[in-house]
Amino acid sequence: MNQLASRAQINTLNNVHSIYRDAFVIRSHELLFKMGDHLSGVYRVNSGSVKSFKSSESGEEQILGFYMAGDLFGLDALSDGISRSSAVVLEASNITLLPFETLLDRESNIDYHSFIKQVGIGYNRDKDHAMILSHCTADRRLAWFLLKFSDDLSQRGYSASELTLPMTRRDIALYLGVVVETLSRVLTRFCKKGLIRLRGHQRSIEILEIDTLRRMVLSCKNRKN
Amino acid sequence: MNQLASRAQINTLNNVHSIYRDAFVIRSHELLFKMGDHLSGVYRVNSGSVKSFKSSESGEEQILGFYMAGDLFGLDALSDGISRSSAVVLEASNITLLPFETLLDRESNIDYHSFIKQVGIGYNRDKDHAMILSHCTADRRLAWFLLKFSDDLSQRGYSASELTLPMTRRDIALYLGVVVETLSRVLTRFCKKGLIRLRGHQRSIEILEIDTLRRMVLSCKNRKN
DNA sequence: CGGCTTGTTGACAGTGATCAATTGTTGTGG
DNA sequence: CCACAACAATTGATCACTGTCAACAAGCCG
Repeated sequence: MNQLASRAQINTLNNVHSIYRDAFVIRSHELLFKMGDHLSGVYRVNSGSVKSFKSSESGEEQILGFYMAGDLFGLDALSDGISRSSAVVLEASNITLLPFETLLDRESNIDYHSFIKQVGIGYNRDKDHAMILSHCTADRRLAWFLLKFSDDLSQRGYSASELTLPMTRRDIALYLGVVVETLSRVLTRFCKKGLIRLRGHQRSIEILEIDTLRRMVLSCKNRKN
Repeated sequence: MNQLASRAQINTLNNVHSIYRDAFVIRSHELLFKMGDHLSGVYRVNSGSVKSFKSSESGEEQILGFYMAGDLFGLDALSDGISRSSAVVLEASNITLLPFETLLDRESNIDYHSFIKQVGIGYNRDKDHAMILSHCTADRRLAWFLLKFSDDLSQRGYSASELTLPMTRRDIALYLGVVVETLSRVLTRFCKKGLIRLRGHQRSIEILEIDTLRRMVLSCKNRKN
């Protein structure tokens, strides 16, 4: 692909509402970059949310991660500049591009410590994701997801029990490695058990029994509960 | 945990055969570091192989990755110096420790480009791992594993069809998110189909039909084949 | 040789995928 | 503003894959 594809693309798209320096405001559902694109740097979410995914030639889509304020993404391209994944914004978002040259230039005044630290945080999150995917029941996967999202929100100063999901059921299902139908069933099951409450028939979920969810994730092989 | 835990530990253990600079030769099955340890840097495999894993309080073990010559590991600790995973060597191995100070010190003569690049490579590999874990059949998981291992070997100048696995069935199974029994069954199934051959009743596998394996990984939902 | 770990195989049950149908939600144009 | 279409989400019935439990074979090392 072309050099600076993503940057050039963004600049020419009509979805850019404001630009100053390397911060962009992107509208919902817009594609930031796609598999195979040559990225000119690493991205950071300032506000809003982004999903990262791969799609195989057979059309299957696989969600690799969701990113919120403060998160880095596009790290797939660190090795050779070419992204292995695509990224779209889930809601109106503010994104910053950190050019590779700046990251690698010793003369630049970038904070290596915090950059490396952020990379490490992303790394750990992905490992947790892999852990959950590898051998957990659908119930455990969803419990983990809800807790993770809750933690992410509370770390950013929002309520830990009132979740407003920016992504669709399908996105969550693909992220957790189950099909939508299964996810839907588990959600209603959680509702009936009183663990959560689906509010306003929409994408807002209230966590009622966070400790039970925690136990579900931690407990060894207690399928029941 | 203590500062420099892993380094100090290594120096005092009897499993160190030779030390010069930061390169260690470690015997098989020895623990390099464990969950919660404070690492003083990132590790690199010079020769041999290493596995990285987590164990939950319930005793379940989860294999996060295998590392061969040239690979970095211990990246879990990039964020705050504390490792989220344990690491053991699978065979006699030569390991280098790259201290954080060196990595972050601009005055040091370290090659940031290659370091960042290596981090990116590890990142991509983990993403592939997560992809396979999320919704693939056991057959596809094993096919992917065999291909990945084959690629790793051929990139290092070894035969792409003669695999000598340094890890147990259990390790592979936990890495792929299935139980040993399932892995065993798939292996014999692959044998009967003529895709692979188990040589010498041991941990050496010969790949006979690599293209069929490739198709298994790529193909959409062809469970049969 | 005998204990111990690793690996294989069988029978059965359970979880989740698939297929199909229905309802709810969003968004666009008349 | 409503109507219709497209999409998102839920629910049910069925079946296949894989986990579980159990037994057994095969290396490994004392």
